[in-house]
Amino acid sequence: MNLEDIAKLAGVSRSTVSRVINNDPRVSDRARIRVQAVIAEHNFHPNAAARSLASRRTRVIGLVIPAIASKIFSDPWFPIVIQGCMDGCQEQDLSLMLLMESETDPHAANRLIERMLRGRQLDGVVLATSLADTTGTRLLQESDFPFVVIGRTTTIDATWVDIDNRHAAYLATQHLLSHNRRKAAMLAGPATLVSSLDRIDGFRAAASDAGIPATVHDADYDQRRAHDIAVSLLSGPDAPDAIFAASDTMAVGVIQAARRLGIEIPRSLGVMGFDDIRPDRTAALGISNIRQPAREEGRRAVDLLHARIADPAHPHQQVWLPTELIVRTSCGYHNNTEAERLDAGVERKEVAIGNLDVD
Amino acid sequence: MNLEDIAKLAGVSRSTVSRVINNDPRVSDRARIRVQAVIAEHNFHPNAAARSLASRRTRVIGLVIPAIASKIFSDPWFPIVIQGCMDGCQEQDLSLMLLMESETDPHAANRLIERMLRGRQLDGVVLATSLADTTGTRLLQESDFPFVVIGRTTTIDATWVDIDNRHAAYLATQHLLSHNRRKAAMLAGPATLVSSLDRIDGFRAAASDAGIPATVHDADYDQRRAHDIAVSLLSGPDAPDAIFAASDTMAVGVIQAARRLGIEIPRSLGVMGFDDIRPDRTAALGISNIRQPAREEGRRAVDLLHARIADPAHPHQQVWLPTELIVRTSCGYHNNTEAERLDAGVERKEVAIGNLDVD
DNA sequence: GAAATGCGTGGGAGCGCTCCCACAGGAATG
DNA sequence: CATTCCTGTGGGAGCGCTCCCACGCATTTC
Repeated sequence: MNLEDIAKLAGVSRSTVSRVINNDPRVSDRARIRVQAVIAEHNFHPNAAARSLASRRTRVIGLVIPAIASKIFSDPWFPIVIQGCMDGCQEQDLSLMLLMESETDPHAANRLIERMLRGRQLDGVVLATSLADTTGTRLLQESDFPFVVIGRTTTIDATWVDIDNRHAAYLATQHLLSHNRRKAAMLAGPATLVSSLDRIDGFRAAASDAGIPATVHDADYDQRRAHDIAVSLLSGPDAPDAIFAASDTMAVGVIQAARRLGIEIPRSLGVMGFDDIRPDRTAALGISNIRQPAREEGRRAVDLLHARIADPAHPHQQVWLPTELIVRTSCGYHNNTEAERLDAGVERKEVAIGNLDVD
Repeated sequence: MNLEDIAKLAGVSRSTVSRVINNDPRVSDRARIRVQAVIAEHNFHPNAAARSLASRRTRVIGLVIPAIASKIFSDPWFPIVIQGCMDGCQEQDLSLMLLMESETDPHAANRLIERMLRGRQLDGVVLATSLADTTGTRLLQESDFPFVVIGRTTTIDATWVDIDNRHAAYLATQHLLSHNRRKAAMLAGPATLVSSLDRIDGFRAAASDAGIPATVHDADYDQRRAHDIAVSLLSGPDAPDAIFAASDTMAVGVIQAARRLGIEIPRSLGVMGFDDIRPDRTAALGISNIRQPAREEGRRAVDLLHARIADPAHPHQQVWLPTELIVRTSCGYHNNTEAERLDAGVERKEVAIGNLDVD
């Protein structure tokens, strides 16, 4: 069953059927209705391969998941971004293909992308995270292949969507330090991610502005590593009394460590998280943190990509998405004036009353 | 740049180039080497659309995520299955497309699948979870479209891969009840999933064989709901002293509830989980549970699908994957003899020493 | 009333492959 | 020496669309 068959049954030409399918306005109502009836009756769907061969468009986009993210894959952030991308695809009538770097061969993904790209299997790709090292991205850049990055790019001009990690981390740290803390530490994500560097940047700036000594430690988005580092920090000399974890997963590790050492939160230690991906969980734990719109990030990335595919000459767009400072109890029991002070530049603020509870 | 161009540059015909690309043995070494050199030099990749138009094969498969699973999407099980599917695709040189039911329109996925299917955009699909209601599956069944289900099917003959949920739940319950418990309760997943029903089945059978009264409650794989149900069960009259949660997420909810009510685990309450997706977390919590090979499930599903696409006439295959009973401390402090007794039919057993700790 | 404009339609060419058949030329066979 | 076979190769047809040009006919314009 193909266009020609439908055409014959509807008493029109192949071209007219094609026009009906592609919503070309230059079709009479009479013909359109007849063709649509035949299509519906036979449940006809045009052959995708033939369409893309002729039109040089596949209506398929790829979501590239770097090896580092595949490690984070079980982290809550990632699946939600995927879901957001799917939302976007559904809206734009696109299909989403998953491309993942293999853990063993770091170049496999590049080869894969190149094959997809040159084989015209994809109209464009969304890069799930922005890497500080852009050698992989350069390939896309040079080949004029439409792509969008989730996370700002630092070394190349590109279209991307991001949250203001630096500013968010600044506000988070400011809140964390608002309860007379003496010494701050940060558990950061890997330095290969731009977002990690931005958060570190914001943390350092806020600590410095507050005149409080601060150290940064790479915990690699890993709960256990965060736990171990926190234990060694908290049981060592000159222990910090404020810890900023760059993800909720790591914040949980810190809380675990504090419990084990019998350190009281928030009295003797303030803890700040980042992500708020599962509000019910973080709320139960009472972790103050930054909420980022993961699903929206995915959705917007697809939107931007779709626009870019339609008009590749259009100048690059950059989209900042808002975050929210979520004030709970892990940094100290708040009062309203303080909360109001923190409100500047923050989208929304949520207050959970109750003790620091553990899940 | 296409086959013809490569052919001209290599001094052969389009057919020969095609043979080289498709590893056809009927090519002389001389010609093969020359063609491969030209292909490599120009970094040529054949056009996917043209290939699939001519060959009626796309080398793309779909992963269908039912609406109910999209809710579970942030649950650790799901991303790992996806990763397993990607592994399989990488091995078989396939591409993976993600299809998700929309939360608002339950029929959207069926329409999507149908479009993919009739539009020949996909060679086959993996259904991420087996639903008790197979109306959606029937569509695939009737159209001879290759598909594989993760989770056994009850009403139709199909190719699937699954763990023995019933048996695993039986063993889990047996272990849970091995410390002189009087009354058991189960927090189950939604009854729309075959796996939920199987686990309930195994639980009921084990409790009945042990002569212990048992109740089942639908907690919908939701931590908070599990928490609430557990609170109401444990604070009510004739409270259970053994709770089997059909997922670790729900088990965490139960532990939360017990802590809140000041009920001691495992002394006054035994808790059993299911999944062991993040061993570091469950180990820290000391939750005994069943480990299921999520990644392997995805990988095998793709393997089976690939075989099925190659030979659609082949009779349906069913694959059981092994699970492991992980004995920790949430059901009671074990001794070796007991652990050995439980060993029958269980693949592996892991013992975590230590107190019940909270993450 | 002739020319210009518009809309709706049909059909050819072509997208870049695969598959099949034809055929050349050397090796094996009678 | 003629016939069969086998191996490697080339080219035509066709996959099912889109895109473009051409054409018929009704309507508008001078």
